[in-house]
Amino acid sequence: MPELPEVEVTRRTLLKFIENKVIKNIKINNPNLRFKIPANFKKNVTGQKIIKVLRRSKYILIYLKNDYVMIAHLGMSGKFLIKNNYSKDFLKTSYYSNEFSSKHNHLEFFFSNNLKVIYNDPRRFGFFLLDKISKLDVNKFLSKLGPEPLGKDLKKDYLILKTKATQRTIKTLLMDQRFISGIGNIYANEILFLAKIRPNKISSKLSLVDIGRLHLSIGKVLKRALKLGGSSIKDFKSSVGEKGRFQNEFKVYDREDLKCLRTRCSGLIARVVSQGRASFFCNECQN
DNA sequence: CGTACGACCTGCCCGC
DNA sequence: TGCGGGCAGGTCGTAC
Repeated sequence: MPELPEVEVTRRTLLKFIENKVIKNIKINNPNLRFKIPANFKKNVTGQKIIKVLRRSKYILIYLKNDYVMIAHLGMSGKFLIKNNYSKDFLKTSYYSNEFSSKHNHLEFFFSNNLKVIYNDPRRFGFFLLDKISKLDVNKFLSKLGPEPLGKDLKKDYLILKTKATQRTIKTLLMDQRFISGIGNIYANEILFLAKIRPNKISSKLSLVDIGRLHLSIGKVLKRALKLGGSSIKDFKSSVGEKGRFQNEFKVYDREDLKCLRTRCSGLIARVVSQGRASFFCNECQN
């Protein structure tokens, strides 16, 4: 599922339902995720009130009253399902199919208000871990992340400095979470299209004009995607049981051989695999 | 040190 | 209809 916009949509929905609610019980159906759910998980989480739900990069941070925080990552196929006792499923995210298989319900949280939150993840690239809130600043996953791309954290001077310092391609760099946190394959492709930069351009060769456009494009693409509820591909449904709509505005992602959508450009969208990921770009207007 | 690549998983889709 | 190969929104450990 998830890059920054999808994770943020998920976070906001979770927050709405579980903030200030108490976890009455937990069922761990299958602890095997990318990392095994720790043995002390159930003990430290049961009975706790949810204080707040934050996001850092693609991680969802669920703060508990007892100085613990659940750190969740959705990997490629992780999603939440929220149910209550009165109605059918009223919140659902799904990836490969509309009805995701309960076979992959790894974790179930039972709340004080007849609310149940399920974490489902067929591919098991996601995880649920626990850390002390007071130790988050040295957390293995969080401490190495680059700046958030939304808001004012990401400075143009930082982009100038960092792009100059490497011979990697700009797309690889954009997807490197230590450089900027939260951008994945779809949004890297879309950002580079808007910035008119080829995905395989060597970072150090970007001009100041390139970097200026890149800086603007990062914010524009991610904000627009967030506004539209993220991207829904392969039947993914966003966190309110509705599909995201940003996929309707894809300019390059999954558009191989189709016409470039830039005004007055007659190019076609190319697909090239590099470093194991598919890059989509217009051969004519991205340089 | 920085960088590239295979590995980790399941499920869907397409072509034979 | 069945099967095999390729593909998928991520990231880490390992080998150069």
